[in-house]
Amino acid sequence: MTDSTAKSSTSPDLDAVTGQEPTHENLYAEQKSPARHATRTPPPAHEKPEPQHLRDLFDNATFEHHYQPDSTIVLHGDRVQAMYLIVSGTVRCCTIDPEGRRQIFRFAQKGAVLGVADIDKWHFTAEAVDHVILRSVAQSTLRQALTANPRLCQELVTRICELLRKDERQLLSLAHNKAPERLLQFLTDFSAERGASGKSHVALPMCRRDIADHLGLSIETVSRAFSTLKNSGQIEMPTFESYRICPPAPVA
Amino acid sequence: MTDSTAKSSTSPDLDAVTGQEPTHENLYAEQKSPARHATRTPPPAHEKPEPQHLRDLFDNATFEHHYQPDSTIVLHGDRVQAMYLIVSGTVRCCTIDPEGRRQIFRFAQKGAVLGVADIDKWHFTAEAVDHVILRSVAQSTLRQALTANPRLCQELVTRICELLRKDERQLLSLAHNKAPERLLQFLTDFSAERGASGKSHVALPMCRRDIADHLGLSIETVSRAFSTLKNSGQIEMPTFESYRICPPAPVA
DNA sequence: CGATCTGTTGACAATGCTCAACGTTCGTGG
DNA sequence: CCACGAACGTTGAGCATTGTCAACAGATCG
Repeated sequence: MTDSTAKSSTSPDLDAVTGQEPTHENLYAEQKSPARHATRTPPPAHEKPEPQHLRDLFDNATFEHHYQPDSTIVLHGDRVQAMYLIVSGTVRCCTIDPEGRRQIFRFAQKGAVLGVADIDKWHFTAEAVDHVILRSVAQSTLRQALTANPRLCQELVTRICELLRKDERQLLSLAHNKAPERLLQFLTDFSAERGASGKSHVALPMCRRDIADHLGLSIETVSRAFSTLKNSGQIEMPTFESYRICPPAPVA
Repeated sequence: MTDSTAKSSTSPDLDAVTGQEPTHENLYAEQKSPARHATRTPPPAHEKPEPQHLRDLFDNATFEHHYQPDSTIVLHGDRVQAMYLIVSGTVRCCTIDPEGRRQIFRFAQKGAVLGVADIDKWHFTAEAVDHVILRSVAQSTLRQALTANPRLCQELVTRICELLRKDERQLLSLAHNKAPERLLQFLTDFSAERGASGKSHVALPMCRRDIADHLGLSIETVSRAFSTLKNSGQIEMPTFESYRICPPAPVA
């Protein structure tokens, strides 16, 4: 049923980052580290600042993995060998149910981490929507860092909880909202996650099929929902793969 | 809209949990259920074996909280002051969305823990479905135990991940299944969680409204779905508040 | 006994899915 | 260079499922 079965690109996993061990301690420092996601800074192998955030672990990544559109990043059921940071691109996290229907739990974008809630085996399949660049940290490295630093453990919990919140928000949307409302919420969330200013137009990397499988709708209904939102002036679409949310529209 | 706004009973939170004196009372003898195994075994305050599991923390609980049907246990948005173990009864975890519609994320039963994924504030409202008995552990105690014992932290992560899996399973159900299928899956899961043998009949403590708000359906549709399942021989219902899942039914 | 609450069932309308047709874009091959 | 087919998005028509409104039955309670 599902069309996107393309697989290719480098399949990393273990090789990449069997980095050395960042040891111990839980000295408290600053709260929010700046260092968002930079252009790869070669890690100085000798100096090892204690990682205070999950993100810091990726600073030791020796290189970046590239994925072509529609290629598989991790496969549902496979052993977890690493955790991934999305440097750029969009990833869809999905499963196929017994009847062959696909459910996309979420689209993960730049800055998101794959594998925070996957203990032993991946509980979803991750595929590249567009061109995706990842950095990875070996599972063993991660475990060491976690036991050494309770703060990291806490951040992990926080991140998983955020996933939970998102899922429950999605649950609410599926349970109560009509197609156009679901779509609008999705578009709003998507642009928010991407840090869009609301001024400029946001690119929609995924196809209608992907959106449909995310919102639990058919592609036709998604298409109609787009039309509804456009006609009612809630969104603006220069092309079918870019959009902008229009201000709340002063209703009566 | 939502009718179940009843709030009453002992609302513990700070006082109770902080270990000292249970100020207000929780006597309140019989309501429905004759307190399954509510007899508290007095914890030997002096000896404290290192807790290896989250459950162990509750062994030190000095008493048990009782809740009448439809009473509020914790309120969405309130500060988290404790974590709760369900000793008996069924709890519904829900939120009310801006439009006033209620979504029940899950029904928690005996052995479940409330508050594993709520860091600072409760992100849902918990209400007693039937007579509920809880044990609690103060947030501060929990934090101490967590920092002292990485195993506990890991168990916490595992439990949150289980929640995530359940939510995603629910997501899948809402996105792809028709009413009767959703209901059947719910009934199956519910009896499984309760450890039902499959032989005997399972009591349905919650009303149709609750089930509807859990499955994202109207009460009428839930009622019709029950009829469908009964007529097709997939379930058996001696009364409208007890059921039994019938074997897979040998199809062609 | 009447009032109320819950669950069930029916009739009708609204929403969304399926099937189908059509336009556009893109890549391939004549 | 153009024709063709494939893939994708859009739109329409008919049908299935579900929500809404309404009536009714049984249980509980005063």
